Amino acid sequence: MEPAPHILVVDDDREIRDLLSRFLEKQGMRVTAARDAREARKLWPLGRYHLVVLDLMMPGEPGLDFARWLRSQSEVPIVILTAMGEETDRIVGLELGADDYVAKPFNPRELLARIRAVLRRANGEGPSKEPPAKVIRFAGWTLEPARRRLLNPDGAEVSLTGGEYELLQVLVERPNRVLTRDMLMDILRGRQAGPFDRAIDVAVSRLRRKLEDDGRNPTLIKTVRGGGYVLAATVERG
Amino acid sequence: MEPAPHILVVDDDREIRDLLSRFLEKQGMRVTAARDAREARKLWPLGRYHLVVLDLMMPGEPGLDFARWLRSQSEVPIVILTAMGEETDRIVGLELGADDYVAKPFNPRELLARIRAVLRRANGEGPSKEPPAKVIRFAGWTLEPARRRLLNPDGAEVSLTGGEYELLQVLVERPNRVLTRDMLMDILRGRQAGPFDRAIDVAVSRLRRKLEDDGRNPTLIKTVRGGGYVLAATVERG
DNA sequence: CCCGGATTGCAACGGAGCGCAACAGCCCGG
DNA sequence: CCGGGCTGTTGCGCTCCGTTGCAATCCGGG
Repeated sequence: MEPAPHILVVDDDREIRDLLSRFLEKQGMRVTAARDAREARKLWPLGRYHLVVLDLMMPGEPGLDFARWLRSQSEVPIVILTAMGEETDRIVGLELGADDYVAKPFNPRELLARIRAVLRRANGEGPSKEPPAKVIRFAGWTLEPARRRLLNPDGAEVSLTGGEYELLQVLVERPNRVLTRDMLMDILRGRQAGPFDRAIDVAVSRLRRKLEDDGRNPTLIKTVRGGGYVLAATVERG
Repeated sequence: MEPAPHILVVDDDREIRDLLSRFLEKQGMRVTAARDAREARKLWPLGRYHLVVLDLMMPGEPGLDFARWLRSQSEVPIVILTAMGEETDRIVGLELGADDYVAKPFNPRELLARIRAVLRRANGEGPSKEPPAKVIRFAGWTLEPARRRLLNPDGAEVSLTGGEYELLQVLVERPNRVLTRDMLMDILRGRQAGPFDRAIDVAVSRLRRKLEDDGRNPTLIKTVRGGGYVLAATVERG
């Protein structure tokens, strides 16, 4: 077993700091929290952190500047928290070498999963050493995880609801695989699908409309009768 | 005939181990069960397993660590069992390269279907590590697995239903080989064909029409009286 | 060559699965 | 408390595909 990873959480929101401290510690990690960039700068030399969770939207010094400073000091992995709808240029913080990003409001479990994934990459253990894709292209469409948005083949933004985005993301992560309603229900809602549950069908239907995919004769999200759904497209990451 | 697949089931729940052993054995598979990762590690070198069914939520060593170890040892396909809402493990599990995923509580028939699908994929790709063909051509027709669609010799898309597509794919993967109704039924529906079962005949009939192949005098999908069906064409992969 | 059972082709039918419009409940910010 | 956006539920129509029935074809025996 490896030593417990030490995480530095930088967020001005006390609730989030507490939540993350409790949650991550329960998962066997050590957590130190800072309320802003100034405090984080002071804490930095005092500990050997394995990873920094950084909220970009903070009073005082912009999180982005702190991230840049951090990068100049060390190779420590950074996971960025962003609020939805923040300015473009802020999220370009990825260019700066952040290792992953999670949109607020976030699911702690998801953040944990991403933290683990980043740590594993950093340790060189994991099979997936590529950084998270900045854009994901399929059948002319472009998904930008950093901004949680979808661009149509003309490059225009198509606004997705949270649920639609998540569904699409799940599909795009496993193209050409049949995903059962059970799997989708579990992944997207964390609950079990009842036998007459049509929630997934309706969600797919709504997503198809945004993707201009005719449900009666779909080309992108195909139906597998009695099985589930498949994204029928080649997905390209970059 | 291929040898009976040997499955290693790793789950701490005795009921599930027993259920799966009985069920999968009735389906003609060999099953070995382990109650935890430690036991599984010991069993691993003693058998040649074709697939591992792994519960991630186990006391002792986390299933995830075992999966990682397994991956470092071999390319054996892994099907993961997870409890509902264990988002973390699921995401990481998929990143690790698990081949499929079934949510608990699961339907044994569904698990069986997934196991078969994974085994088929693993066998199809075989030891030759060639990437799956992007297009498959036969007698002027083109099958595009990535998009799950069929193009006629003029290059126009012919819309197939899910069942038609699956049938065609099976035929194309085994050209010039007689496929019995039993085999087709097993592969396509995961069940056995009754003695008066005409489902396959009708499915072939429907597919022939889409392929413009006259059933009374077929040139593409030939009938072998008392035997089954053959795709009579040279198949070209690229 | 003719007959009859076996086998297959396929049209027609119907149950089950699915698409999706419409409705309703929920959440959240004002 | 209201209003708007989001998502689950419901209902109806359509599609898919298994079943059934009958005609066509095959084939061995007389």
